[in-house]
Amino acid sequence: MKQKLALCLQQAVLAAQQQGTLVTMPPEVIIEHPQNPGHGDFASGLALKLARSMKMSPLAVAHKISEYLSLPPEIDKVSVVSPGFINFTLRDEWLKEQVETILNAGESYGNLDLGKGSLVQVEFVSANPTGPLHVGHGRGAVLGSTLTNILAAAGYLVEKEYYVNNMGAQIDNFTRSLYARYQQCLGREVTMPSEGYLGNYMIDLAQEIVSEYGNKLLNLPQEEAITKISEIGLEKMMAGIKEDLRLLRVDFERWFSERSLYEEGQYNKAMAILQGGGYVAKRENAIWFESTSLGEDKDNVLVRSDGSPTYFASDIAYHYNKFMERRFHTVINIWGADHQGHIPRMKAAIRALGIDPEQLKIITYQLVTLRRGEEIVKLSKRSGDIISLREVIDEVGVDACRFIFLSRSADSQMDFDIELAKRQSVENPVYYVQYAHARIASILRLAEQRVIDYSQGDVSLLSTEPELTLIRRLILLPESMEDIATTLQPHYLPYYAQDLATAFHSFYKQCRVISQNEALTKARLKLVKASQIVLAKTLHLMGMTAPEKM
RNA sequence: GCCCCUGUAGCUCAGUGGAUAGAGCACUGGCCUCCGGAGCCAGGUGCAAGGGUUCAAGUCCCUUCAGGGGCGCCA
Repeated sequence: MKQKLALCLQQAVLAAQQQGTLVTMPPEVIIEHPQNPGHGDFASGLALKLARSMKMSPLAVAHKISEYLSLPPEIDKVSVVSPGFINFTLRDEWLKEQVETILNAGESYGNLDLGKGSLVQVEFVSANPTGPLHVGHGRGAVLGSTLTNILAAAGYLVEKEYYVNNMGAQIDNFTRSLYARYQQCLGREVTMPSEGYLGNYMIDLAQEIVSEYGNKLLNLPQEEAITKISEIGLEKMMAGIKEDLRLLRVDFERWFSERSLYEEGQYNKAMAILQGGGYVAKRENAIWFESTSLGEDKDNVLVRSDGSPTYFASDIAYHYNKFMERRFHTVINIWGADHQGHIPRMKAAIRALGIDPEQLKIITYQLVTLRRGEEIVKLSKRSGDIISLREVIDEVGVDACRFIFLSRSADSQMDFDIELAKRQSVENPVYYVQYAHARIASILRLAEQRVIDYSQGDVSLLSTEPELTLIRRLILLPESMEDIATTLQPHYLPYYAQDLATAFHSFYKQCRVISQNEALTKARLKLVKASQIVLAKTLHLMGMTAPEKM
């Protein structure tokens, strides 16, 4: 609709030009929603922009443009208002028909063809399997899963992936820590590695291994024992992470192993390309990626002086695989703000591989501070004292967790106060929205009990202000989805859900649905059903449940 | 020191260069013969500070202040 109106305005200006009444063209026509409903459904400040170069008053320009406007059938009227806005109001009849449109579309209402089937990979969470997930990972998980829901509904072929970092210094550290704990469990006096993982979960993990394997691993040669224990530990850690994510309703098409990049040759191939491009140099016994030649402020190590590749080298190989082997058109990585410094060198590496850096989109989200009232809970895995994501989910509930994570923009830091989240469980926006859905379900149940067949309901009877306001809200869903798919910022969705719920509650209060008036009852039941479809869709996009009863 | 993010109502946060800056929580009043009162309606205070660009700035640019993150042969 916005595009349609923008086009109309453009054509009007063009027509005016041909008649010689207007001369310049604006760079682009922006259509917005006026905040004041009295100003109609859409508005454009086009005339204000043109006025200066026209040497005319904005109002005069607006009037001139409106003279040449040929309106689409959806629009009822156009008005020109001081200081020069052109406002459009939707036709009531068209609005009412949208109820039928929604009913016919059902769950697919709002789906778009923006992506035209292009392949998009979204990689998120990807936490090291060296400890349980914490709330920060939860934020990334919810962000990623919601975004992928929307991209899929917007016509992209989306693949969700978790990158498993199963090698490198932190994994060695994890392994040594676990081996030490394992030996301690069996009564040996060994000390933990200096920078080791000190959390209690490591002791639990060691005990679990003891109960399954006894002291069998103790009798192996140390190197063999460490390899074995690493394998067992990582597998158990990953199983826990998968379970946490499942509870949060986050799933992945693929769990991609970092190690496989070395076993299956992507690492060698990617390095060969960098070498061929002349981006690689050996210095101080290490191998460097010369990102400075691509405008970076410093070079980065690919292979350490001890011969082991860095995380950065792995990541280059990984992206080689994503783009060159798996042919994703767009790759979206969702990272915590602590990885922000990794972005420029990754972009540089992508360019060195011969890929357009625009195809790699990186979303960073600011870190989460977990607190319980006034008390701040630190999230460091290594120091040990953490509250896991699972504990938070158990305490607060999945729906509330998801909603809270979603309703802040990724750019802003967030305090997650467990006490507050729980307290709000009774009276907060999460339940406000779900309550609207339960209420709708209840009305529809009653209609069913009374055997009211509203399939022939006449939507043209929906004419009061609350009904039309509700419809206006309903039809904003596709536009919201488009905005989110374009900006990759899903935090608008919970706000939309609240506005929709408000419009419904208000309608419910003012308009009796099931009444003596049979025709009106059927028409309103159609509207109620359409509201259910849109509300449920919104909740499902957010990964939340749409309860029939509460 | 350099780079990134943030600063909006008492609190938690929205706000695509446009018209009177919004929502939830908290606080105060109303509203249940009838479909779910976990609801509806009403009530007020605010864009960190200072410059600039623009017909128009919470939004763009610069400076200062404050908070968070980064600047590893960690990931």
